Amino acid sequence: MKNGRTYAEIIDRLRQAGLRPTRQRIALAGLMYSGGDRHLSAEILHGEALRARVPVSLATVYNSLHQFTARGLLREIVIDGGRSYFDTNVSDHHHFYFENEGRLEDIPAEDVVVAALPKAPGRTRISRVDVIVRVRED
Amino acid sequence: MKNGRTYAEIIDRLRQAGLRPTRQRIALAGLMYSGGDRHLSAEILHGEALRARVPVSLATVYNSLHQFTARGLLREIVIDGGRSYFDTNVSDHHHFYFENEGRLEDIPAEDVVVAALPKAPGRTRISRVDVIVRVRED
DNA sequence: AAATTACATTAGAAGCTTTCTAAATTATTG
DNA sequence: CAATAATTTAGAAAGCTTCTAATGTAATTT
Ligand SMILES: [Mn+2]
Ligand SMILES: [Mn+2]
Ligand SMILES: [Zn+2]
Ligand SMILES: [Zn+2]
Repeated sequence: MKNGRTYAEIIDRLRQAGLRPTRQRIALAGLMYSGGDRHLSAEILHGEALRARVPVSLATVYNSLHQFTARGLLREIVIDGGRSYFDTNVSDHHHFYFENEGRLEDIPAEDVVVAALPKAPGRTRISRVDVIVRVRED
Repeated sequence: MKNGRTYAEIIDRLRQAGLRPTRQRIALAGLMYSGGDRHLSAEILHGEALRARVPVSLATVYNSLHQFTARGLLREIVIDGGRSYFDTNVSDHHHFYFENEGRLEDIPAEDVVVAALPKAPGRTRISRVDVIVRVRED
């Protein structure tokens, strides 16, 4: 089911993505891909790394998150409050955003049907369609 | 067509929203609602105000944008880069986001058909559904 | 396996947008 | 006009992200 859980698998994934499998990247990838699909902030991942006794700087966490995103291993989502979330689920899907908690939750692609879309203007092309269902407990 | 363009109309709108029509709010509202639907950042609106010889502090621009948003006169959109945009179009519609330029453009509500949505989890209710069509020039 | 080269990590500073603070000003009410 | 409540403001502070340039590590070459 889950990909890239073992040490060797993680190293493979990094190499395939053109990233040197450094101690820090291996540890971060290991944490990211443990425990299902996640929506991680840099701060959270950094905290988890330190707790797991992997001393890594916040700068490296940011570097790694962006490199993983550029290589399609993560997807970046910015909702609110100037904080980025990095989604370990890079397949086609959408999101609930809990306004009270500031938390994201996946919506499976098949639960949202976008039946019509305008065509991309000018010489642009659609790179992604994000559907964010904002919910609150009032 | 456009609402709240004249001085008296703007004052009325502010009063109806429960906001004292101060020199600064009147000027900001006047700028915001001139020239059709807009997606404004605080910085841009502040710049326009200064250019129009309305000395107003950036703090007041932020205060006003948030007050207008809380009263339904604006809608806040956060896409990327930790910068908020305030949309003068508060009717039901969606957005193109030009990834190259960092610019938003309206999509009329009828051009996007969301034919199915999951129900809101737990005791939450849907407060808004945002569809963002990200486009890029290659 | 040492040397070389290219790439990665780091601490701390800096950047940028947004919010806060508390003092001064202005609008409204009586 | 006086009293009161709301608003504005400069500047500081906060919060997240990026940059810098020095140091460290992985990969490649000899
Ligand atoms: Mn980013
Ligand atoms: Mn805001
Ligand atoms: Zn997700
Ligand atoms: Zn809009």
